[in-house]
Amino acid sequence: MSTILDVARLAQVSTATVSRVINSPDTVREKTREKVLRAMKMCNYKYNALARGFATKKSNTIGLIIPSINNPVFAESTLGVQEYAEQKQIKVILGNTSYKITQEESLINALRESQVDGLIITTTNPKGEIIKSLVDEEVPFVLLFSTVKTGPISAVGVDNYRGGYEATEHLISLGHRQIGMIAGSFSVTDRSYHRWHGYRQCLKDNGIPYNKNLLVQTEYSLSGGRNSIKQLLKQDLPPSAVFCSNDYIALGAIKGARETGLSLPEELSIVGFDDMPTASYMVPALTTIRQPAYEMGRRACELLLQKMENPDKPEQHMLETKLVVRESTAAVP
Amino acid sequence: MSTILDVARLAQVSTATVSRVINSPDTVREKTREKVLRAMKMCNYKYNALARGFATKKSNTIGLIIPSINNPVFAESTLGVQEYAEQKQIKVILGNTSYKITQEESLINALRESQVDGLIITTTNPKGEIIKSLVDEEVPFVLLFSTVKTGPISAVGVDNYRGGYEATEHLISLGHRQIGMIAGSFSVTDRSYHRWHGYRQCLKDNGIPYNKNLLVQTEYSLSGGRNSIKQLLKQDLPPSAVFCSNDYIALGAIKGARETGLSLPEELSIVGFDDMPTASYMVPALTTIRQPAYEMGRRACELLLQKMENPDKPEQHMLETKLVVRESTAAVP
DNA sequence: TAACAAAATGTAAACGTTTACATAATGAGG
DNA sequence: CCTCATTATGTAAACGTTTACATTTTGTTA
Repeated sequence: MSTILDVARLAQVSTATVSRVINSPDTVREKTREKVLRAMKMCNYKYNALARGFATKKSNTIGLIIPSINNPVFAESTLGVQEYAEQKQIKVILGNTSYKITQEESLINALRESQVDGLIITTTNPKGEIIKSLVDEEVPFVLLFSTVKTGPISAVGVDNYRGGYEATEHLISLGHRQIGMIAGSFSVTDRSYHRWHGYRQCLKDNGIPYNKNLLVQTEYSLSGGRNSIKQLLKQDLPPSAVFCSNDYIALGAIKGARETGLSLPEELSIVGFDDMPTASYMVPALTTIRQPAYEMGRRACELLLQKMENPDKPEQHMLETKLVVRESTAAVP
Repeated sequence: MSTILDVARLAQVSTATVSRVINSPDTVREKTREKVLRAMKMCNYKYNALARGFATKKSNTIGLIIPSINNPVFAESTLGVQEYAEQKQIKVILGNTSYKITQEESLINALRESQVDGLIITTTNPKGEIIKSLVDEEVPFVLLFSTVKTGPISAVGVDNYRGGYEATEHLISLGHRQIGMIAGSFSVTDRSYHRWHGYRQCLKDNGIPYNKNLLVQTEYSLSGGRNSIKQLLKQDLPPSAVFCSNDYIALGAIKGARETGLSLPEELSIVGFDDMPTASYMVPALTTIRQPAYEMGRRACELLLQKMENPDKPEQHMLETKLVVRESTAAVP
């Protein structure tokens, strides 16, 4: 493979000049520039970004850490960061934690060794040691799907409390009083916890006593939802509506409920969270709380680049959540 | 940030020794090793993988190019390559083409500049110039979701022809004779084309004349399926069953059919392709042709590493496709 | 055409590792 | 305790760029 030096020799200029035609073409005279360009063609020169990264101490690469690429909402946000990054000529290395904190840590370390210029993390624990050490060591990073609304770290997210509140409010407005919730495990991520808080507060604000038997924590998966709804439904006083922490859980719950013989939404209302692409194609079409995942990814990337330029000035962007009412919720029978 | 040199000075050894304790600890005496390790701790040494990559001409990074991270089947395969790569301490840079060939090309170039050690590409056109140039220039790569079954390039895929055949056969066995197909545009990817071939051959083998009005090409999306089914259904002799090129299209088709008043599967049978995670949770649960996406990703990565070691010996792995019958297909009325 | 400012180009060091080769230390056998 | 094979360590060049600074070239003005 030929190097800048080969090109330089061929064009009879210095390596500096070649470097210049690559990086700031307008600082070199047209005639020489063309000569160099021709030489590059001639020896089939291929730029070595690794060497550049080494010389400049910038890899033009960022790391993106998500819990599960299989979840459509994370996939969507991944696309958002990707497309923004690409437009800025930045590569993104993807890491999948499977909701495991140890995995998150080792990914972060590996990415830092790789000299990524920054990190976008949808963390499982924003208050953990790992995040703390990142701020201590001044690694540029931004939290995605974050729950932090203030403080020294950059973040983009959505008001999960508010989302939980809206979902519950919708159910209450339909006349429901026995309202259950299937949440992602609180020990795994605090997003679910905040949604639950909103749910609980809304109940309270509407004079409905909180019943802890109507909450079940599970994993963020189809089968998690399916199993949990069954658990909920076999109680003496089963819920007439349930708010699910994400759409996968909701989809599982719908399946599970149907399997126990219920017809939806007449006998049971379900509301999800996320608004994944297929939500409106399901049967019944899913009522859910929309998160602008693509936009969030995009913003996170934007914020990160900004932060890389200017390490101070942390910003939190809290995007709007939106209740989208479809067919999986109905008035209480 | 401290370097190997700092560590070396602190430990009073040479940089070579420090490098050795990092890369082949068993070649350095226990006593010195400990001394070096201590020094590393002391100055909070962080390994610079970029510099290593530069020195060794290996970045320990591979590129993964897919059409759409939003498609669950590609997400699943992405996880497969990721998890395998991680286990081998290899980072993966993700690129999304949105089914655009120009995008594919520019991603490949960008990744090569970044000195990735290899490429996994789920290409839109395996016979194109881009792929050819990769073999000419001896870039290690493997095609994923590939249709090539033989020749000098490594690939992992599934027999799309066979899949199409199986899907159609299933429909025929249920008594259907008016069988339509909603395919991804043939000009966009040849996978769809092969599936169509299987469909067509199966028709022929069963003495059913091919009717080109029953084929519609569309994009690989929910709305593509939804629009296409309507087009198909408004014909004089509408199909009683349709085979869809992927599950998203199938899901869209189901929605579209329902909107025109049909009840499924009684009045219309649908079979998809992929078996995405939610397929069994849909209503009706989707009959589809399963592709082992995770396994395919894993294999592709395995093959790539193998190819990086030993550039000759291309291999094609064609995994088994499997018809999974659920509720979206039924006997013809 | 001389003088000079501005623009273009060149020189060489630096970035943090690895590694072939040279040298030094160790320890076993006599 | 000497020799020698073995093992451990050190030396220094190399990897392909970028960039501060020095030098040369160009073009303008008087």
